[in-house]
Amino acid sequence: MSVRVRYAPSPTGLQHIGGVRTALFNYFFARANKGKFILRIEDTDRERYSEESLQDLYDTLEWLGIQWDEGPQMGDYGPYVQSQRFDLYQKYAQSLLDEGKAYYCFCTAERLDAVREQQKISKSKNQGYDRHCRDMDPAEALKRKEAGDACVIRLKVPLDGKTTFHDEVMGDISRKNRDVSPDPVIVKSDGFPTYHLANVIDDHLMGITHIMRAQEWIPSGPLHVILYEAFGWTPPKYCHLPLVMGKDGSKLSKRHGATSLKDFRLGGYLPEAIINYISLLGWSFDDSREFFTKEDLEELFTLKKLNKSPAVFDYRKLEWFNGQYIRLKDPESLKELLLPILQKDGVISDPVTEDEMGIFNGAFPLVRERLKLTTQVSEMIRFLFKDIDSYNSDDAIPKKMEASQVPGILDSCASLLEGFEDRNDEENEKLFYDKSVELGIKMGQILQPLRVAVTGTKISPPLFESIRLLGVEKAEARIRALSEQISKETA
RNA sequence: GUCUCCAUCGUCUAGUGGUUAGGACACCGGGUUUUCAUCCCGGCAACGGGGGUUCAAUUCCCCCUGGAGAUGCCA
Repeated sequence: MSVRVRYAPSPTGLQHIGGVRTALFNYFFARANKGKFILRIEDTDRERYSEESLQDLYDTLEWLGIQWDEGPQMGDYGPYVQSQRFDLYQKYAQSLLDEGKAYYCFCTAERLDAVREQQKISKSKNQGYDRHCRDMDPAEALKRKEAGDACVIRLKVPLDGKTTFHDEVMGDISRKNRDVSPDPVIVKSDGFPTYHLANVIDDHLMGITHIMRAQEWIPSGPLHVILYEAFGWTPPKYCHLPLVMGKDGSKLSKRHGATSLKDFRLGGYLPEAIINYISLLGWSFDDSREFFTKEDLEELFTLKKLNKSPAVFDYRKLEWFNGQYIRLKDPESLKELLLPILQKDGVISDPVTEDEMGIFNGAFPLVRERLKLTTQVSEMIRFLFKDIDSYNSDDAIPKKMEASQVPGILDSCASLLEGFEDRNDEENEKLFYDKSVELGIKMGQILQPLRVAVTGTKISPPLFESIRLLGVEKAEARIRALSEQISKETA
């Protein structure tokens, strides 16, 4: 039987790193096995549903370059949006009702809260629903329902026995039925199914062969198996993926830093880096290789190399990967990524002028090997396009030197700029070196104030290159300006 | 509280009944470099504890400890 797997997110928030990892693994597994990757929208939570989340899901998958074989727009097992399958769930829930495997429950939220509260205080062994309505006469229940009493449908979980399922990663997992969630709601009072019901029905009807999802679902595994059995169906294979954690070891969340794919997308990360890094969270290939393109993974991915234990999300390693991929990217497409960022940050104009493009092209090779995030490009080369508003003169004063000495150094450097463009870097370097000898200071002490003057910061692309790109005239003006500023400050 | 799952450097991980326990990020040091970065070289650093099984356990079993997840008319 050929592999059919699905990613089934609920559009109730932005796509999360953890969700993306699940999507990726399902996708890779499908591709590696020449199977089908299905996208299903689990929008049964009408309260939290948002159009924006749905759009974010599509944006995310598109950005990552993940195509699904079946989903909302195409496929023979549709509809692939749960809200459009409403009647189907009704039908199956009814069949459970008819067979006495489910029942109507009229308990109010208030009563449920009170029960839970009580259980908490008394530290009761039984947690959760107290099965208050389980033994109500079905005829009476129906009558109440028809009279308009608000109700939900609950599954009758067997009181005895135990339920076991096999997990491809974890092995056998079993749970006593009395420890399974006590008679969970399968149809809500608004008529929509809960995750448990919808997911089981859809996975079965859509011919899903493997359920790959995060380990947080393990506890409800037995419940789902009970549901499959109630319908007389065979459950698919299970494969629970290790959780993605934050630095402190709890499930990754906003307080650990960026978690939505959108944050990373806007934050200057490349999809190549994200895909590569995320794939290494709970999965590995061998003892040394860790660079993988999407295409590699589509071929190499295997369940056998999945890990059992949770993985901590390491932002720094992701950044490192990102830097690597920036350097790996072919120059033209990297430029196409960088230009809009510079425009957005107001560094260059939109459309970009020929002059700006010339400067950018000159700065590009310098900036390319310095970026970890594409968004860093603006601060890195802003000085080439924009005037420097104000200097932090402390930056310009080298160690072991008095501020009052600096203007003199700057001024003598300014005069060295004459003919700068006609000389190569070595010749210029020699010139500055000779000057430093003349002044009795180190080369670094001469270059630091100069760098600050020209670029506005201590950290910059190579100085001579920067001067060349900026233009000698402007560079000289900046040097004089800084010199003046420091003179004033020390006066 | 109850249930379930997990446990190799700080982090991601490889690995085996007998290995100098390997790689990567981070960190530290050195080299290259006018700064930063890149790049190169080197270093630091791990089998949670206790019992078994065995000639031999990091590896197999049990207990403990630690961590996580679940315990919703959310998924």
